[in-house]
Amino acid sequence: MADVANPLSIVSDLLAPVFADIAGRPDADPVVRPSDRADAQVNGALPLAKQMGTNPREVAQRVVDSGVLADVCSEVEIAGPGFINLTFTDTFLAAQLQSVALDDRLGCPPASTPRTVVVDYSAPNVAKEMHVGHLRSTVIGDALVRLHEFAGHRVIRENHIGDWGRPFGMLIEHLLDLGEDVAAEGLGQGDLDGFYKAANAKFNESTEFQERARDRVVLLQARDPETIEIWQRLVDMSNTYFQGVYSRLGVLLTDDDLAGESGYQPLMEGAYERLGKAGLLEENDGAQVVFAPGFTNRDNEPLPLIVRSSAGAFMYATSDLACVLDRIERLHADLLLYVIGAPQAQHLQMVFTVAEMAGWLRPPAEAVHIAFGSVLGDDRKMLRSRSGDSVKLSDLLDEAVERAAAAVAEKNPELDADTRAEVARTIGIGAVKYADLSNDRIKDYVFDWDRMLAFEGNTAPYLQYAHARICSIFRRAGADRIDLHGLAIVLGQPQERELAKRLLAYPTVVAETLAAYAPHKLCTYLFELAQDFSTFYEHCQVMQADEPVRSSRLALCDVTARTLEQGLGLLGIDAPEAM
RNA sequence: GCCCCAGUAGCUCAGUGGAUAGAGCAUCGGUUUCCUAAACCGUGUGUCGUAGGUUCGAUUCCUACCUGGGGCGCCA
Repeated sequence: MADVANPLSIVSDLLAPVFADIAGRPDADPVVRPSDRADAQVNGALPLAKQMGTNPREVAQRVVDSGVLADVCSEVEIAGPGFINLTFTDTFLAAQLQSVALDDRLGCPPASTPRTVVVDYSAPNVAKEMHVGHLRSTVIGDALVRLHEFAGHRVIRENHIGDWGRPFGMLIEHLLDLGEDVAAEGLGQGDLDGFYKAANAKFNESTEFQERARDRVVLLQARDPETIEIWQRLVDMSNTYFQGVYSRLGVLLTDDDLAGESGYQPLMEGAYERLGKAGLLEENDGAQVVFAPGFTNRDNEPLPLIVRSSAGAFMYATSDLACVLDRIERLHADLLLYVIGAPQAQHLQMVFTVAEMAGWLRPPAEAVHIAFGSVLGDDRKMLRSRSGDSVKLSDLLDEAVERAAAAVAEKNPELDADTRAEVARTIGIGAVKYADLSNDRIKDYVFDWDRMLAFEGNTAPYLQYAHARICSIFRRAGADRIDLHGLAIVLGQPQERELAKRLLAYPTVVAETLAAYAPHKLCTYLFELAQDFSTFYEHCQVMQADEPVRSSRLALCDVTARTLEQGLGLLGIDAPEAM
């Protein structure tokens, strides 16, 4: 899937037959890479010469002598032990960028083989507060959903909420004790932790309450209609709260995406039976387990995946296995993404392995754990509030918007109140999301208000500001954006060239971001793009320039703005036209 | 004890087997009759955790070790 516009891909395609000819085999890679010494460098002559036992510079010379780069390069130079440094012609870059400008997808090709992708993310617990752990899953999952949809895949969002299990006996009884109206008030206002803690405290203090709670769990599991009705109300109240948070966060999750634990209860018996038929079940200390090779416990003995406890209950592993079956057989998914914290790695690997052993999960279908690290405070420990509790996600978002509002009020007092409030929301929420997405997801990251909300450095506000500045130019020029798409591009100044090269790299970056499920790659790119634009903006006057440079620069601005907006959009971040 | 992840500039972080390892922040200095100065320009900054190995070439791949974090059967 070569990028249509990226000069590096084009050069690679041009050189591939030359390398194949010299090597005498079809798969010799030219190894074309970006270079800080030229526009690109070709490294493939070195390994090829090694294989052939000849001089790398001679191989490089043969590549250069082929002349296939004459149309696109103004300079082709052999350097060092056998590198080939390339300088593209301005007209080549300009022509490529002009074709990108006419493309709504900015050069990104749709996936050649669309897949059905299930993204499992967010997963808060009913009657429990959403906290920063849910932030990571929700924000990363949302970005992956948007990226895969953009690439042309069929995406199914699944919010695997915790709406089933032992705690629900006590939660239902507590709800009944409070009276539904009182409970609804507390839960509706988002005091989920208060509700849960009160129920838990009662459970620890009162044996009478414990008995009621246990009885209630039995009723719940028996699907007693009255109990189910109360349970459903509890779930609904929490969902209302979750949807409020999702709405403020600006993620795509809706009620339609709910796929709670409870939904998999009826499927577990079937999954369990099929494990038995596949001959995978073994009894171990009274429990039914599957031994997956390669997993050991602390005594270095085989570690079982317990699918039915000695008491006869199904486990979360059973639920996860039923879930794999459901996604593959009912939804016909061939890519299962689990956006779940890194500590779950072993559990998920065991589930995946067992699903493979059972023959449910097999190529081309694959399951991938999209693991992520923790959010840390400035003490480098898990982020906690002053009271030592986990930080409520809603409090976090409140503070983000408040801080952004203060900044906007200070920096641009001319904005009217409504616009200012909307801009503050966009900047505050964008800053929180970008701070999360811009770090390699597998690593922990330090949560720092001042840094994420700064208008300098690798932050959402800096990118949003760059976009807003461009939009300001269009307003001043009275330009209709659509008219800019076909304008001829001429590249004279070095800052224009750098910007053009950066813009042409966008499709490659999007592809790499998807391939590694790594949103931070796109973030890094967008930051570099914004920097290149700022440099261009300082050095190259747009409005005052004579034609055809003025039109060309307007077109450069237009493609830059569209790339920033689309790129941020793929991350779930809005780009205001003024701020 | 076993397994997983991380370790790169004072701080926060990028880095695709390629040449001299890069950004941002912070420091210091400069730029505004000019499209948003929320910006830009300049300025130093390194035992890429340690030691081996593979390779023409290793921050990148492999092995061992060190440090930090996490996980390791009937909760989810």
